[in-house]
Amino acid sequence: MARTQGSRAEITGPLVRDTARRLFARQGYAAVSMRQIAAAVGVQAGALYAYTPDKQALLFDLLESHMRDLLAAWADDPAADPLDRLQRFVRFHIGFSLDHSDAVFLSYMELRNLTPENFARIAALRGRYEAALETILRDGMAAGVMRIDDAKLATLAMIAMLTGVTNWYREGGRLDRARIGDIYLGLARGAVGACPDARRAR
Amino acid sequence: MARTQGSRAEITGPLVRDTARRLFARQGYAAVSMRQIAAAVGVQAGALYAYTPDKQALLFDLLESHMRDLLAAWADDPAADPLDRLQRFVRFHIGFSLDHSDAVFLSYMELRNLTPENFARIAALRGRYEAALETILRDGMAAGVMRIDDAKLATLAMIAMLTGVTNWYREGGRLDRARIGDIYLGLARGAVGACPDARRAR
DNA sequence: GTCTATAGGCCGATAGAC
DNA sequence: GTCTATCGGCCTATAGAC
Repeated sequence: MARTQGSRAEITGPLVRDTARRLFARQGYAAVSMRQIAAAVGVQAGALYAYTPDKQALLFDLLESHMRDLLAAWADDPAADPLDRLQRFVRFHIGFSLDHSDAVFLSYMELRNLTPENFARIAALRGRYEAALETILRDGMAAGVMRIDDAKLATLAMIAMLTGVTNWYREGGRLDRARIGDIYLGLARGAVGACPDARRAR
Repeated sequence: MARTQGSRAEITGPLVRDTARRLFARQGYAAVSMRQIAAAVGVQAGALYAYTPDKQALLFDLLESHMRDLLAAWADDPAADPLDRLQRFVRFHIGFSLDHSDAVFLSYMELRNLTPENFARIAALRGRYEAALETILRDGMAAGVMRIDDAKLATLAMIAMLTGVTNWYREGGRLDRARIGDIYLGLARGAVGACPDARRAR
């Protein structure tokens, strides 16, 4: 891992973030030392402080950029059929979560290690994402294609259900991603009262 | 917090566990020091080692006893209507999770801080609990009152959905526990294809 | 069972050379 | 931008007195 002296910010910068994300997700923020990150990157510990003012800022940057990436990646079409929008959301959320499982895990586990101000900023971003799904559900109710007791709870319940895929999914397992998407779409449709029967009948 | 010398194992033993559970859940296992636990209990750090051989064993004991309590608290009636059993499970799982939210949080967040052997033991206990729900779903399918693409995934999805309540529930919030149970029961029934329409038609 | 004291070690962060 | 060296501090766990 030793490296000769020299400037390689273009490489090291992203590498520090990628390494920190992976290690934080695997062992937890508090359990990972700056020395450990540095060793995995291939620099000495002091060099990390050229890329982050401190460890807390490194965690916050990882969480914030993840939430911004997530929000930027989701594009809804408010004019489309709510059931089609739900289908797109389910597939998107599962796919994005599996593609960024370390960041997803971090975003759930390490909120408690943020300062109150940093926590509030991440929570606000999460709220915007939840609102994206809640809008679909409310539009579906208004269109009469979904039956939901409480749109807010249904939103939280569905996101928890979908994100749970990251807890057990393993590449090369029994089911591929497309099949998993199909199965979860069936669960999601049923949960919001758009089960196959109701769908055929509309 | 200072305490005069003396033996009070009956008090201190449970207090160490309760304190460790609360602090681990709030800050994370790695972020909590033995000194911190000791201070909250009201003893010196060295005294903790009369109750646990080391910090890792303390974490494992908390997780294992939680899983055993959970399994012991759930009693199914295999002869009853699968939809009634599902209803009981949903209410039980939400209620137990909210009553033991620190332990539930620990059981999800700190598995990675267990040794491989300890992890395997907790995973086995969790598997037994998942099997309890999966049995209900399979019985429901066999009885023709549930329609499910994949019972294993439906089990994992539902547990994730129900456990998610612990992420946002606050005492004295907009909804009381009974109402939350009703709402989640509706979501759960729909997800397994036992939505109101199908139910009336059976 | 609890205390005090301490061993041996790793921590985050900074200073100054190159 | 990265290195080496280091400060001051906190860590887990143990030893021995009471």
